[in-house]
Amino acid sequence: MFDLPGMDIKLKIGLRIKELRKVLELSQESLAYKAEVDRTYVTDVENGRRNVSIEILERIIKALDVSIAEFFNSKEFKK
Amino acid sequence: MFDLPGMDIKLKIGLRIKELRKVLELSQESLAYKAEVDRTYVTDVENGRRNVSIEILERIIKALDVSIAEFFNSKEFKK
DNA sequence: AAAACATGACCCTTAAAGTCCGTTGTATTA
DNA sequence: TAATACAACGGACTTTAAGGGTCATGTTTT
Repeated sequence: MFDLPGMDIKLKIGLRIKELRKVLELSQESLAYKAEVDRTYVTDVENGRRNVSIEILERIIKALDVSIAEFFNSKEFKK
Repeated sequence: MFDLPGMDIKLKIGLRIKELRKVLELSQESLAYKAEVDRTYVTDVENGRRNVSIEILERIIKALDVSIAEFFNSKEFKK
């Protein structure tokens, strides 16, 4: 959909999380539960409002059943 | 070198940064300057003592002249 | 041996990450 | 219309990331 090269990293990550979450047909709440983060936190991250730390992001990525490499192996993260 | 599957993400990132920094033959200090972070912060990140936020990590990765996808496209980040 | 340079390891603030309690909006379905 | 599920948003709170200071250590160069 949108993917300007200068797009905010937080937004790119949010969209990627949402994309992968939809594939698994998870709600934000159940993803939050799997990743052991707060329910409202997932909402914020998906909407690009949070500057996530790498440890929290790793938990979310794991909960999405992909590797970190796979997570970032997406058009918006290549240059 | 070492790469246990359960290795700490902070350490993996630190080693990857060091690896790429060596390729460019940069000192920690000049990398810090390029990424606009503190010199001692780069030291800490490389030694796995910092849980970096994605915005700071993005700056460091950019300073290493690789894309985010490339940065994570390394053995230790695949599963 | 002294200087210059690079890295590492503390310690201490403060700005921001992350949590937790709500409420609100919007569909969908009984 | 009410009930359910999900997502968005807000405010207050606690925890920690990020910045910066300083000293120590090692290596290289002069």
